[in-house]
Amino acid sequence: MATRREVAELAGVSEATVSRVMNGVGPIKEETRRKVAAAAAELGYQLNALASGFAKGRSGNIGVVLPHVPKVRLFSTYYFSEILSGIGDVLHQAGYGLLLLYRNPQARYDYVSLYRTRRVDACLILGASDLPEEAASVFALADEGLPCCVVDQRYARAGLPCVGADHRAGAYAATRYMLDAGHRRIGFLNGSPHYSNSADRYEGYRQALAESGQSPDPAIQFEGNYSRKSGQEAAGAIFDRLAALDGLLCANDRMAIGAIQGLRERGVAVPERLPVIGYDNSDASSLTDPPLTTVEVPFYEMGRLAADSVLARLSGESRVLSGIEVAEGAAVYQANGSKPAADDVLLPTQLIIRRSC
Amino acid sequence: MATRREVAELAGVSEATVSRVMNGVGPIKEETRRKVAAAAAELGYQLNALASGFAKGRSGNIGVVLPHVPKVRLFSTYYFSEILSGIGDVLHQAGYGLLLLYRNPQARYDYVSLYRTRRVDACLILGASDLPEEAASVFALADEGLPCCVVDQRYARAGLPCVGADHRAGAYAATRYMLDAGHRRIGFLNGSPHYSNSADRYEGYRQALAESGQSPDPAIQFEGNYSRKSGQEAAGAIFDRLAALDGLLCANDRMAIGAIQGLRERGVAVPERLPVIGYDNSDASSLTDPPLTTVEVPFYEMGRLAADSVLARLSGESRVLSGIEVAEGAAVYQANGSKPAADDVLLPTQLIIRRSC
DNA sequence: TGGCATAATGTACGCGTGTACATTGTTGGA
DNA sequence: TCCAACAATGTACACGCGTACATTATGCCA
Repeated sequence: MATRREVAELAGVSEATVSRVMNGVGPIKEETRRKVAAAAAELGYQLNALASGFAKGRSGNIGVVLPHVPKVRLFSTYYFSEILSGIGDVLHQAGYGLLLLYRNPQARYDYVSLYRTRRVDACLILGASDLPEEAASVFALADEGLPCCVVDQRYARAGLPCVGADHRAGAYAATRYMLDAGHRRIGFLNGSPHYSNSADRYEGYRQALAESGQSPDPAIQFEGNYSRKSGQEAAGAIFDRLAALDGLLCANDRMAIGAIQGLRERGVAVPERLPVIGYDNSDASSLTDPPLTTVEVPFYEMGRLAADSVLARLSGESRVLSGIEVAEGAAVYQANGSKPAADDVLLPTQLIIRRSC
Repeated sequence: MATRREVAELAGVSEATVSRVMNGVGPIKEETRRKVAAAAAELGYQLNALASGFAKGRSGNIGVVLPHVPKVRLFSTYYFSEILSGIGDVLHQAGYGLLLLYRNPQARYDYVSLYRTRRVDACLILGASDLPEEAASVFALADEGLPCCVVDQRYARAGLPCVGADHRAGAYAATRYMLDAGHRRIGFLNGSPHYSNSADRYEGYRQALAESGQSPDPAIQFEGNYSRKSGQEAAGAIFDRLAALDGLLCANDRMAIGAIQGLRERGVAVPERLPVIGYDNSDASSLTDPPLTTVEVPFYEMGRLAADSVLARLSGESRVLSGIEVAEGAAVYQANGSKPAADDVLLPTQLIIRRSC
């Protein structure tokens, strides 16, 4: 591999000039630029990213942290692959690398070391919850003032920007749609409340019920872990409460699909006996039988915005997007008190009506 | 961030000694080791991975290349997430980082630059095909003698190790199972033949038919792109040929699920009217209605082995595993002539019998 | 005790780049 | 013509670490 020095010699200039040409900095005579470019091309010279990063003290990589237990898929892969795609597109375009990092859920994770060792310049955190160890790990990041962004999880903590979606509004719209259709007793198959997105959906659900003079009935609320299997397993409990149910809201499509299958096995027809609404508008949702009424969430954009957020932070433009962001995040959370912070982005959701409800 | 020099001063030793302690190389007096460790702990010193990599000329990252078109999911995410998990586990344990790289399918991709710029020490290539541009890109790697491994795609080219599965045997077993059950006219919904795994499945299918005195009938062969939607779309063509069909083999579960849904929409009962067998044993396969008879493929292990392969190459143990590998890859391909190379690993597949056939 | 092998540590430099600062070339106006 | 301002380029060094080689300490045996 050719080095800068050889290029400089061949082009008859100093190494500094080569460096300036390669990085496009400083004033350079056009003729010099051409000479250097020609020499570089002739020698097949390319900037050594490692040395360059070392000299600048930056790795050029952004860490993307995923929860992971071997052989267990905790979340919908649709969810992550959409977000990852959005992140990947933005980072690639900006010339950054995407370093995939697996984290043990509910365990402490030493984000700070990743920065100290210069393995990453920033982190994007996916699938985080507010369980103590996880939150503490993330807060340590914020305390150090390191650039990062949490995706789809609000911590409402200074220095910890979050990009998410307005799940309260999404769940509200879904619940309201059922109520407006004349269904009264709406069950809710939610995910763990340790995810703020679960909590937000609950809030939307509660709010819609409140507007129709109801309060949530714990007896018709169920919990899964966002996997299809957990939905299918929940179908047992749901079936036991069937007499108390006119409809069912699920916190994601996979659980909805699992629940529908579980219910069908027990002879419950969807939507005839029990209308069901999913959440995510995953590609599966339009292909099931019946096609799922669901809530669309712009996960791809979520990934893009999260990446944009840390890149902006890295380039010093402290908060270029924040005008838009705050406007988008204007929804106010009434009940649980944890309003979105000023840093937060809340993307809009949209009810997609199909046949399951 | 503390530097090596500060640690050396605090511990009262030279920088070289600190380096030796941190890397565990060379003879070190136990007392010295303790002193250094204590100083490092006190200062919160951690090795700067960037500087260390620079000095060694290695980034410490392995590139994992995925095909990607924004907003389009080409393959089953199950497939990739399993393989990625296997890769991630192995790399993490070995102290390597996983650099996720997106490639434009069917386009040229400059792998070699990734190495030249020291962005990666090796590459794992997923979802590759033998389309000209893709193959040329990969062959350039082999020509340069750079460490890499292709996952689930055989190129039978020197210097290009592949880790895959014995899809010929998998498809053979599935087809044979149908034939043994008395079904004669077996349709095949395959993926693009530009993937060797598709071609291998076809070979297994052909072989099983041959043993029962048949040769493949092009009229009952269909092609999808491994997505659920493509399976659903293929259902139209399959329906048109229904009179000529006793059974249907699909090249992955997603297409099988899509096909079953498409068939159901047309009033075709599975398995009563048309038994269907899927492929992959994805987590969805046990949750569909009916549960899919399918072929299990150890994708997680595939990822692990691919990662093992490049790591072994990097540490100079040129071919430690090859004894095992060759044994596993001993299956001989009779028809298409492209036998697995000596480098190749072929993992075993297994027929999983459920209710769709 | 001397000498030697080996353990343990220190010295010195290279890795390839970015960039502050110094130097030289150029232009335009007085 | 001379000088200031600025463009263009060169010089020199730091970045933090690995490691070859030199040096010093230690233990063992005669």
